[in-house]
Amino acid sequence: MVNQQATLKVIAEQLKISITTVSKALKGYSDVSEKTRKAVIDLAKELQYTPNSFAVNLRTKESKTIGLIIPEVVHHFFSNVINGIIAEAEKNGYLVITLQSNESLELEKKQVDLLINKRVDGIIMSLSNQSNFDSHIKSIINNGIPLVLFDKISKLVNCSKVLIDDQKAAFDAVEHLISKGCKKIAHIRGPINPQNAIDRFLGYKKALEKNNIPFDSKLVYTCTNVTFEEGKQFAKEIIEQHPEVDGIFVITDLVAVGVLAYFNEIQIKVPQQIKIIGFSNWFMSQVITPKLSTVDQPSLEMGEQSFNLLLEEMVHKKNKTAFVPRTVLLKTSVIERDSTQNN
Amino acid sequence: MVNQQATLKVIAEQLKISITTVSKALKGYSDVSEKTRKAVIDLAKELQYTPNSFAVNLRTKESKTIGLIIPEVVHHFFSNVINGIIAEAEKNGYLVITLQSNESLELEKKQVDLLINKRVDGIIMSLSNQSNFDSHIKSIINNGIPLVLFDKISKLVNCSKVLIDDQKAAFDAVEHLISKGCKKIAHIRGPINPQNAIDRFLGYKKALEKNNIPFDSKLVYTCTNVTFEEGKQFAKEIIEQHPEVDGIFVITDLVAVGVLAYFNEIQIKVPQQIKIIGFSNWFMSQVITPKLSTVDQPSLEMGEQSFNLLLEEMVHKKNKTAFVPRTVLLKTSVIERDSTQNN
DNA sequence: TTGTAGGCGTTATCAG
DNA sequence: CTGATAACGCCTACAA
Repeated sequence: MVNQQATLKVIAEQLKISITTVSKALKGYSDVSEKTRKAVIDLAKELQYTPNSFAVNLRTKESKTIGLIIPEVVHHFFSNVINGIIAEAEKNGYLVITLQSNESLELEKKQVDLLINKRVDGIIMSLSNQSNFDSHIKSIINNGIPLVLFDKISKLVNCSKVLIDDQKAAFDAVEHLISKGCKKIAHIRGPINPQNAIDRFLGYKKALEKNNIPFDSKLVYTCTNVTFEEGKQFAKEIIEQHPEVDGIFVITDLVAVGVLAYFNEIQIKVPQQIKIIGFSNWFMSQVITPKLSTVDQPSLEMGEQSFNLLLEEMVHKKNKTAFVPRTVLLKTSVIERDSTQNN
Repeated sequence: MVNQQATLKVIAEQLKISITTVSKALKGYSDVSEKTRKAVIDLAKELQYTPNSFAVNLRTKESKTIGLIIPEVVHHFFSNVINGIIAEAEKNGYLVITLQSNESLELEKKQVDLLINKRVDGIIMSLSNQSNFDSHIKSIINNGIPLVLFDKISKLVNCSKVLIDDQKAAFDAVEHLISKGCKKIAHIRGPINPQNAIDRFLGYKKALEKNNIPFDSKLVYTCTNVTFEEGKQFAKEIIEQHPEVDGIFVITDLVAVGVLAYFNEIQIKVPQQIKIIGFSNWFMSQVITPKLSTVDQPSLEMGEQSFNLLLEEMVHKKNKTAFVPRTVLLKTSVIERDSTQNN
């Protein structure tokens, strides 16, 4: 194993020609005689020559590598996004370094530094819940590194973004319940702070308004941890405090599954007695009984689009042409399953 | 933005000293006067100097980057492993490039080439179902690149490995059913080829033998796609063909969830009429009704150990000391939940 | 058509 | 204590 690594030099020496000529021959320059070209290419193949990427990086000041920072890998949504990014990057000759912030601002800053020092050609991020327009994001931009934010973004950062319209998505979900005959709809919402929890709540409210259903703040339950257990707990409270509720719009599928579990336990029939719709289209939603209606977020596509936006910016940077950041809004869709069927 | 990038040269020129001295000062060499050291360090800080990693890579022939190839990112088990690897790598100053084989040998080969050309310092892989000791694996080893295989390994490859003892794990799962009173136990197994499906089947058989339960090949059902739907289908067949079966050991949780779904549908009570145990401890298993008993694979730890083994080998390589590949076996444990409770 | 020379930024050796 | 010089491997003006 490990024969001498083939380099331009090695090839040149064996053929007794100059390194320059070897380089030109391999890069298909026209000013190389057919004969030398062939000799070079043959020998290169024989020695399994591949350009040393370290040297190429140094010369071109490009690493053909991008960085990705997300709150956590172990999450159905994020792993789908990663999938989209990796695939799209590879198609375009880029590799992806993935890092996690674990929802910690501190860690996120560290990861940004790592990537800057690594001199990646661009960075894609979904912010931790703690982050806003902090110095670390600024330093990415100040370093002239192309940046794309997706999903959990900050409105304060001037860069490209890939998002869904949470308000509209929630609106659609609630209208779906209404179209199925629900008249008294509760909402289990996410925590106070995150923008998407706020937007989904607003969408819920709007849908009620538009359909002349009075909004009742007592029917809104607020998660703190966004867990399965909270789902069960709120389901209990809803049914005890407001037995007339006939539909629930839940911030995310995991919590909705908790709701279903509780209703299963106490033998309340879904969708006959009460209809449930979740959000995010987790895998388990199609596997649980009854199958959960939900809102699909195009996570794979979000990854692909994020990379493509980044690529565009990277190309502009390379060509030294101006680039104006863009925001891409992706379509969501209501997935109708058993938990919202008509009786 | 983008002032002149700070380099050793820039610092040297500003301080009117040599590049060499700057380098030494920054690297804490002893043969630099306190005064120059301070001047250098101060200016470096002011200019926000960070070494150009491209140049460092070229000089040191190290990238402080490792490659990871797995069948797919969107998979609870693998995303946990990734998590472990990334975290452990970061602690040790390494970054991780992740690639997917999508269970395709063709693609896997391509990914290996990409990583070799990238000159990563080491590679961690879980093989696609199609792979064995193929040329691409050989070429990793021939290139002298440290390699660790985990989970889906090939016995033919001489490298470090991180595994669970599938046979024992399956044995334990089946004994768990037996301890709960099951006398007639079916097995829904994985496809014919993969080693872990074979081992789990053997564990099943052994547990029966040891407990004087006659093995009946008719009670073994073989998945081809390992899906939720197959679980439902086999549940149906089992109950129709062998209504006396009182326990099922299922190759993996996803399929087991399919089994549960079917029994829920036709109102067969789990665990009262029949007990089910899965494998892998997927997240959804604790969230479904009834909660699924299963075998926990320490996926996070598998990632951590994989990296640490790789690190060891990388260190040996750097020091040019011999390294003998090792295999680490990780402990699994039966997680007892509702689906195997006593009546 | 071929080759020389210089540089990307860092590090190591060796001489002053 | 400091610095000149070379080298890592590749690429590209510019000669020859």
